[in-house]
Amino acid sequence: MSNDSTTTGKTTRKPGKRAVTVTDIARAAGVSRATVSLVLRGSPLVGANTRARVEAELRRQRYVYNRTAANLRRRTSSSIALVINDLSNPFFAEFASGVDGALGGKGYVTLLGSTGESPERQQAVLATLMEHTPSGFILSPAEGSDAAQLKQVLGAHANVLLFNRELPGADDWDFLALDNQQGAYQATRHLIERGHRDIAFFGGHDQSSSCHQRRAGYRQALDEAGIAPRAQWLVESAPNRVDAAARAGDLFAGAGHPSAAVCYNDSVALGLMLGLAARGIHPGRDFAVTGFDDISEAALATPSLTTLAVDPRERGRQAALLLLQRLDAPDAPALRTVAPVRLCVRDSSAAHAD
Amino acid sequence: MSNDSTTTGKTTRKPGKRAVTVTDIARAAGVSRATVSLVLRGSPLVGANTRARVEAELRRQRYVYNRTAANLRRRTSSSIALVINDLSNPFFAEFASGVDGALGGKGYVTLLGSTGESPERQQAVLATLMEHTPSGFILSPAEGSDAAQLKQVLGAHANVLLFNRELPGADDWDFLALDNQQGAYQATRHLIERGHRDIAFFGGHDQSSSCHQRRAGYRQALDEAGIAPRAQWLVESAPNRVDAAARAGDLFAGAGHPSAAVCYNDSVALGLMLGLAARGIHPGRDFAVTGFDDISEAALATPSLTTLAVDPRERGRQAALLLLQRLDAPDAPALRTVAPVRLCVRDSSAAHAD
DNA sequence: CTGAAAGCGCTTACAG
DNA sequence: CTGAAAGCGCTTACAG
Repeated sequence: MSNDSTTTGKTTRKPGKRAVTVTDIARAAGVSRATVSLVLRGSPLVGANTRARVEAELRRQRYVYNRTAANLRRRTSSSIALVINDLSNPFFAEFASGVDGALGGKGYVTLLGSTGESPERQQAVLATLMEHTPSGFILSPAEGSDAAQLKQVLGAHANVLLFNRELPGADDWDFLALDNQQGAYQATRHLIERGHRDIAFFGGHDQSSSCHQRRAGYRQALDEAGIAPRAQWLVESAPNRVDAAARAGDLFAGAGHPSAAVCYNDSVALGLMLGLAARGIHPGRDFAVTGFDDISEAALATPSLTTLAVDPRERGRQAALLLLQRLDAPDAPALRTVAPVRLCVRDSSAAHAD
Repeated sequence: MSNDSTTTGKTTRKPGKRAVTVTDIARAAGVSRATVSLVLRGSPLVGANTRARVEAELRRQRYVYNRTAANLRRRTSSSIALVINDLSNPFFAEFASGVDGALGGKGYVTLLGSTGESPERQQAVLATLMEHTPSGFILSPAEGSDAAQLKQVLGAHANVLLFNRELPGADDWDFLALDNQQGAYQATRHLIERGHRDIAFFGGHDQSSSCHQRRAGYRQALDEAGIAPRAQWLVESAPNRVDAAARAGDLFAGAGHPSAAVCYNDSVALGLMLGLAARGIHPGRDFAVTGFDDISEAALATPSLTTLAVDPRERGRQAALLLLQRLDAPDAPALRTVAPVRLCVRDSSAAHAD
């Protein structure tokens, strides 16, 4: 909360070159500062004549509006904090791009914070951002975030939109989720329609909410088709390519092999395909695979990966609009929005059951 | 410059719930606001006793420092604007992540702006950001940016670090470049060492500065090896996969075929590989290919792509530090920094000349 | 239609 | 070591 001078950057404006202010304009135009302010804010109270004189002076002196000063006086804010767990992940980068585009269009500026999946860094980043008095927060929480700690730093009353990750104890904040269950359901249905009945769910950590939901969608599709799930075909892995490749063998450990796998996400699916290839199994021909996310590699992989597109840029736009809506109605009940996902059928799921 | 109320978001703080201020703390602790301020700023002038009392009160009331107010009074700023031409490009997303990480560590907050490669949007975004009085700008200019226009909106005196793209007329601003020429030189040398002499330069638009520089590196390596460049083996394309794939045939239009190609970037290289495969030519076996950037697909592609890694996250860190350096020495001459790139040899360049 | 005055939340000489 | 006063650049009732 206090200003620790060892870690706080501060830059003094170049001395002698003070910015032009309303006072300068007022003096030069022969009016009061109040009148200049009214002109700036487009008030109809100012006479056309006076207005023209002031506007000419604003241009002449290249006046730049100091919105931070105005915000202070008006007790308003024109910024939104966007806090992202991993900006180097293209999914979140696209999301951020969508958020910023939408906010910019509404006159808000985006304060960026990246947490690198560290709850500690996240606390620090949020504390810093708070000092800049944003109107609200769009937060894709770092893994292992604690709702109580977040509320401690943000204040219980803050305008917060959570994205992507379920956060127990934070259900008084708005939440924008992907339809994980429906997505996995679609993928599983798709495989069933191709004749598969021995279908694994591969990858992810079950304690993560998204994995949990995707597994639920998978189970639902099996249920509907009257297929009994097999516990040994629920394989966990870290949500990345390397670990997924290493665990491909787990699918073939017991008696009876699956002929298809619904994967937790694209990275896992790509890893599984590598692992399959290493065992002489051709994904897309001998074995059907689906992913989740539609990362850019998905369409390029060999075979190209059937997956679920989540349109992260559009999600960003949506998140921005939801938060702005919240700002207009701070006391409305918390909103839970589930964004649809879209099945993209490609070659990796072309294998038929034999 | 003026506050156009139709496009400007403004959020009033929830009425009744005004934030705790130094005045509240001062009153409760029985000291003056000045003393509270001194405590906040860690001044040694305050007695241990008084300090403890004030600090207790700060905690009790959950005081949040209002840095924007402090910045106004001190005539300082603790924000840096980061303006990116295309945030959905993983290269720039990684860059942004590096910038934000480094700035955060130095107590600055990042104001994000994305321009979507539109010079018009760029002007608007910069104008908005200016109103928030950032200490400086890190700008990856949109294609077709005009230095004079940028100076108009930023003011000639602004602290600006340009990244990635040469901008004629802006050489009084700092510039962080990639070593395009050296990179292409390395790639070309690598192919020559594998026995190739018939090497094309494929893709990109020659008018872009990066393409120009990469071609220069390519030419330099040919020169040194005593190989005469052939005009028909300089093939232009849009810097993306689709157009590159479509133009693959151009390499084989004339008499005599190249056995290798140095590509403008990875997307182009991946496109070329697709185009080659479509003609029955196996990249990596029948034909050697190199890219530039080391995007995440590069290592995954079949064959994996030999390319030049530019480490965008580290470039971001570097850009942040360079800008902070500039803030400390506003009158130092403009700095031109060229960041090294690193050759990553993979399978796509394994083909030997026959 | 325009101006004088007060004030947003903070900091900084200046007294004491 | 602490406090009273002025002021950063803006806006907003309130007079006139």
